[in-house]
Amino acid sequence: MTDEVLTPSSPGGDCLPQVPPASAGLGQEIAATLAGTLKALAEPLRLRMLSAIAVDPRGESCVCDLAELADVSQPTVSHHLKVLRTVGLLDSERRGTWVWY
Amino acid sequence: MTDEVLTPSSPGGDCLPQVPPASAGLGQEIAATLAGTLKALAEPLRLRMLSAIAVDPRGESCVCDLAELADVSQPTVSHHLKVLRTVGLLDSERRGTWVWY
DNA sequence: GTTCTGAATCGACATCAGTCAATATAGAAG
DNA sequence: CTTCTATATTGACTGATGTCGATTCAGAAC
Repeated sequence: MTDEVLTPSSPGGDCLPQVPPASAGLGQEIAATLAGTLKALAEPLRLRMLSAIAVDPRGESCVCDLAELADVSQPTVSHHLKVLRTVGLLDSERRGTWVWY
Repeated sequence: MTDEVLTPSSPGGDCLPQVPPASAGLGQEIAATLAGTLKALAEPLRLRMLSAIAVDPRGESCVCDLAELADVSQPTVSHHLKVLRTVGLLDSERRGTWVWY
């Protein structure tokens, strides 16, 4: 392999990794956790759902309201809500026939 | 404004969409744009790349440094950096043989 | 010029994620 | 109990995305 062939004579600064890997920003686990939450947010309809719930004067929205944000099927709405629930961004409660988020 | 149709005849409150669609949180376009940026962020390796660049004492990192964050192939590293460049999260500059971000 | 190294692009593959139709479940109403 | 409405789950399909090997491009060194 290349032993001392690191050419320490370059103009703009060489590419010598003087950054200790241990102190380098995010660790793998934290990055994976963060990416999981971001992935749940990285969907237009899910962002609009969260926004709709946030601005709802009742402080919550039922599924039938959220379903009107886009013309997708009811199972799709339910799927997106489940994703947001799974990562802990939403909580649901059933009151009678309707489910509120 | 809400009319006077606030349904005083229900246990927990009915599901009548008295929220005007016009004022409902994020619009479709804004949500799509936001989702695009979030999607670029929603990847562990990309998060670690951004973090590594942010904490680099030189204020930037070259591709060869970022490639050491994970044991993926060089084309994969290049691909992830392109994604971050495309959404405007990173800028690149070539100085001699190396490319700095 | 040739050769070497760092980085980007191309092409193909496998996995993942969003969508739907069909079905199942929960509760209210008759 | 039966029926109706609102929501969740299942299964399948399709398009998007991460990954790699092979190739190409850019610049430096010879």
